[in-house]
Amino acid sequence: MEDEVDRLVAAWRRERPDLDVEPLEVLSRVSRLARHLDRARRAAFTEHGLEPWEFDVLTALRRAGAPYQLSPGQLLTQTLVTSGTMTNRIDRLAGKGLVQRLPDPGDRRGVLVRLTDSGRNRADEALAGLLDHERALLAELAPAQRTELAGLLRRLVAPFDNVPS
Amino acid sequence: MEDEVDRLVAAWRRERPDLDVEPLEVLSRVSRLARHLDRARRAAFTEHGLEPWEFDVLTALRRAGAPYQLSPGQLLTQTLVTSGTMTNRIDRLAGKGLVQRLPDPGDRRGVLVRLTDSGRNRADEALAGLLDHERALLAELAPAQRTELAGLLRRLVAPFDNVPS
DNA sequence: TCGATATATCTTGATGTCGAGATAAACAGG
DNA sequence: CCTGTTTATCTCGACATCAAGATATATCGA
Repeated sequence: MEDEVDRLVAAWRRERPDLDVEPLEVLSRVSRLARHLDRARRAAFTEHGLEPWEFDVLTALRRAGAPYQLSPGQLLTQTLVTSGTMTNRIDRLAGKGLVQRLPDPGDRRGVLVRLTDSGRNRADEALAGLLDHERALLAELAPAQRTELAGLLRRLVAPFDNVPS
Repeated sequence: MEDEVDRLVAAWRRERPDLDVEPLEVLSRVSRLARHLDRARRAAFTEHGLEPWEFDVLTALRRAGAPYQLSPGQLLTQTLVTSGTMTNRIDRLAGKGLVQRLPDPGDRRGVLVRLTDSGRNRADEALAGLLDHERALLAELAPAQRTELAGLLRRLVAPFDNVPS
């Protein structure tokens, strides 16, 4: 099946035959797929009354395990947003009663963000729903192909995740 | 090499051993990689004085071939943004002299957005720079693996690109 | 211990995006 | 032709994000 990137690459080869546009075959697909996924996720979350950014923060805390708390700094590295954004997110989640801010006993500059019971339940429900939707998207591929794909993607992401860029 | 998604998946398996989180191996990597790519692209474009959104619009017009013009609606489907966003983008690009709006001779509701010479040059320069950066990222993979990866991604994106969702 | 530097978080202002609705022209059926 | 519906674009207000800078605390070396 053809996709928009096939058309895009064909157009470049026609307009700029002098350029090697092969990188777009992979990277434009990654960007476009991510954009589609964002939309699909937004739709999947509306039934749980959550925004994607809320889900990202709540699940990061949920994954941390009891007592479900992380510093804003740890949340930054997991969600790839800036510190100003995270401050804002925590404010709003705290306003909705899904998390609370606690002083870090070991560092007076620091803060700990803790999931409330309500926040934890919302995260658990939304995660199950999201996984159902995502499994449906991936049904396109055989299990071995999903593993293959995950492995190739890991090699591209790892350099970003392992240098403190 | 391990990445952040390996840690994320391991955490879920510990916290929610009842759930099948395999979809995240692929889809979380796609989202995170896209986010890293956005940042890398922003950096690559600063040397050409372009924002990523400007690049997206200018190159869509450039790819269209002479006379380098498309309707706002065609630009929407290529860039995956809303109509309000596109109006705004065209306004700003026109203000910088990179595109111009022309009435569509065949449909008086419509508009054609045309690349100026200046806009065309900027698009061409930035594209070459971007491809260099992207080739470096993909050097991680052997040529056959890049092809493999592109093919697997196509199968996931194609359903989105081929239904008018 | 002191001073310089690094770290953690928050504040602020600018900006880009979205969603919903407005406008205007095209089209289809009777 | 009308009339209702669809299509193409634009307007507007709300909102999330970012970048840069501010503040407070921690840490390290002399």
